[in-house]
Amino acid sequence: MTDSTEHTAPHNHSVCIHTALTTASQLCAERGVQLTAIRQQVLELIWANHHAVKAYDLLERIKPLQSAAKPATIYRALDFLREQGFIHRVESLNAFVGCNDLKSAHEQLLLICKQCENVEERHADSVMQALTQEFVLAGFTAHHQAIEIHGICATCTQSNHIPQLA
Amino acid sequence: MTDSTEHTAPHNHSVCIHTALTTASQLCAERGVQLTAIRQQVLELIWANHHAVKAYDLLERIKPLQSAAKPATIYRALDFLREQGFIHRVESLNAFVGCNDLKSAHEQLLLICKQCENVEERHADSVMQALTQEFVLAGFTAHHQAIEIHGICATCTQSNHIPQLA
DNA sequence: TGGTGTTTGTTACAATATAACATTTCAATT
DNA sequence: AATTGAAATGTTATATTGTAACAAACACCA
Repeated sequence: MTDSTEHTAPHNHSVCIHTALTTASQLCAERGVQLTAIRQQVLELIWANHHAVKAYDLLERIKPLQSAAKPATIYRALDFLREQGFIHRVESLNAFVGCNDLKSAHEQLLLICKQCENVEERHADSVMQALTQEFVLAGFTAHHQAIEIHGICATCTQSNHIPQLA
Repeated sequence: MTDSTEHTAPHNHSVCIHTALTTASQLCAERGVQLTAIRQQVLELIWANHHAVKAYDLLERIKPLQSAAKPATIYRALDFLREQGFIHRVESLNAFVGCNDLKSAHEQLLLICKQCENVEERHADSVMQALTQEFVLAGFTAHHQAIEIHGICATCTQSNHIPQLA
């Protein structure tokens, strides 16, 4: 499945979750870091769908599993998952989303649908190349970048044009 | 002055402030909206330098001028200035910076220096074209975009390489 | 000059995030 | 098994960022 709407179109999402968790687990083992229960649970909650999730929503959702959970519990897990590259922070939403390309260190471009709220991560090499050019022109050394586009995704655009069933 | 580091290199900043305020004033007149004292003062405070400014810093700084100022005072002014396109919100800093191209509706690319904290706005047509291409590929309709790059600006890179005077 | 929409004042609170220190866990050694 | 040292978590408190809701003041125009 490599079409242009792979993560916004209907799909078997349990595959997404499973892939994210097993890959994260492998990478942690390789790196000698611990994917503890809390960290794994937070990652799983983030992957519950393709929305960006707020920290305090995660806190509420993890409480049945971790009754002692406090804000620091969540933010620490989020820090860890970000350091490992397993999730992205969506700066313009103060929220977090699973990274769907754990193997490569691509800088991400996030397409955020206002309607269904799904966030699609894309790699857009041409955009990144143009950006690199721009950095050279500006004499700027880039360390980290956030590219967040808000709009309407392909799936929502299509469904908006399909007449409602009577 | 149109070199690649026009807003991070030393410059006569009073020109920046004056231009921003007079242009904003003109545009408000044209548009039939009010650039009230509070709004103008907030805009002026934002333009005090090329840093991104936090809302509560603005609040402290405006209090000598507006003793009744409260958070809502600042956020309302910021909302207005954003609607008019006079400032940008820097999503990754929860802060605000003056827009230096009020005439055109270009989407902005913000280069944020970690060292001097200056924010340089650039227009990078090639980046925007590549982005537009990407939207077509993804079937995505973009409404608003935040492109924020953190790193080290040209001026800081240069001064980092110049030996200190004894 | 009266009415209407805009702007501001004011109070309260919601939402997001971090600091600081105590305690526990757990794996790697002795 | 006991030791121990680093990592992870628990816990309390607080800092930071942002809104809601309603009242009062103001500006503009019929």
